[in-house]
Amino acid sequence: MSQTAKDICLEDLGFRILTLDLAPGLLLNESALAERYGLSRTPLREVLQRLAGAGYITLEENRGAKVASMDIATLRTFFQTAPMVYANIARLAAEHRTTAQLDALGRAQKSFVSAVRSKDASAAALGNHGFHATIGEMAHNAYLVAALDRLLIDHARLSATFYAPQSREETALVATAAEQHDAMIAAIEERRAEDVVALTMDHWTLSRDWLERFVRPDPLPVDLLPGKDREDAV
Amino acid sequence: MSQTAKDICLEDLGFRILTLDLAPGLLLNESALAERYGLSRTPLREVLQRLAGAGYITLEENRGAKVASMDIATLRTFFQTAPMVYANIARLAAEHRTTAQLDALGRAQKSFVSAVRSKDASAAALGNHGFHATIGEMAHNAYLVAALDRLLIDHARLSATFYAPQSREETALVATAAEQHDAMIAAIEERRAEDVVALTMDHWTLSRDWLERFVRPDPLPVDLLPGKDREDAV
DNA sequence: CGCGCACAAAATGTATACACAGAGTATACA
DNA sequence: TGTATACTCTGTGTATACATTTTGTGCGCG
Repeated sequence: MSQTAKDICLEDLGFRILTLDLAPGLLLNESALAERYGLSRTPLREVLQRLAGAGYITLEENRGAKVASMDIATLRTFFQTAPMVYANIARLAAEHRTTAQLDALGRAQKSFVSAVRSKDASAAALGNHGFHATIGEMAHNAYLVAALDRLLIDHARLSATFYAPQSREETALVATAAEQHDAMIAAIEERRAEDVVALTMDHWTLSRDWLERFVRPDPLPVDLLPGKDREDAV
Repeated sequence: MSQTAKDICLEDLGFRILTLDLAPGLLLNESALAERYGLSRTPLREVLQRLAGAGYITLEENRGAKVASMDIATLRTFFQTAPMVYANIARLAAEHRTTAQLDALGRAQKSFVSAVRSKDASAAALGNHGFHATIGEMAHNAYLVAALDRLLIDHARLSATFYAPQSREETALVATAAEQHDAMIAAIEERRAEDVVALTMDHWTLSRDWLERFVRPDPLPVDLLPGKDREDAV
């Protein structure tokens, strides 16, 4: 039952990728990781294979493991695909949830909220990830969950700054997200499928609007720099 | 460029799973497979990890690898999910296809048709799988493709008998499927997204109707056996 | 006869040593 | 000085030996 070194390695690498501690595109060194986690290279390579299978990293023949990239094409695809998958997963979760899973969802939300309260951005991002992954389990649909899990990886990484709110307004957004979670739990418990879908779409809209602001931030004022510096700017 | 023993092993195991040569639920023995493919256990285990990541098999700690099962719950989920994913993939493929991918699709269709003509059921099933996997590549959406690939595995396994048509009527169905492929190629080439979606749904309906007939075959006549044998039947 | 425990056999998990490929660098030659 | 080539070095890929876990079997006991 206790976690082996291999389990810890798998979990920790996943955590560090989700929280951007390991940046997209970063090359991973087998020997270094093996030593860090107290494993030999053989089991470590199995961990990497699993991470690759789940979409956390990519493997290239004779060229090692790279943290999955997040280029512009990935972002486009993410925004295109997420709402559809999230909505369908939400409906299925309402229909198929078990009591045990509902308990797990409550616990996930609890740890999310406490992480937000203690202003631990990484823990909050991971808590949010766990919350939505639990809803995925409820959906009981291995096909869609494969898509969902990959979406949640990129969602977590995109949200990295979301849970370290700077302004009063941003703090309010995080609080709203947490309230939406509670509403979703209630709707799932009562199997109100349409409500869960609607709440999920609201939740998505909140997240998307914030992410778009992050991806495409307000442009800097145009004519602020003196003319002579302009040439450096290209 | 040439295929290593590992590549051959990966490909062949995938092939044998798709064609039901390795039955769902079957336990795989590492040593036996390693010897069969001329590998040591280390690279063979990596092959298994990859197959597990792609959804072909499942791995359980200290209990080896099992070919992914196809129980009643899996079937339900399959019929529930496939049309949505197929339709979305079709639309994206029409929008994003490149010329090179279009060529690949033509080649896939060609090898599918020739397999059908030579009455090689396994090759036909694999050819059909390759055709739809190629459309998946066109969609250029890693999230949905993860779901698609898993659906295509089960679709191929469900269709195992489809491409060994027994009756005149079944032969006609296979011919219709091939014609639908051609129509899909044309519509994808001309980027007629809505048409591709419609054709895909027709294709799905054809497949689904046949599969349902297979899953729920015509019941045997009820009162055919003499009374005295009935007790053995239970 | 049924149940349980202990031992044996077989399969999976891990460590280590070695083989091989790729990237970078230095050197020789044009 | 630029380029090509050979060499070295780093890191991945593979094989084998060993450890651990699981499972099957047989014996003894209730």
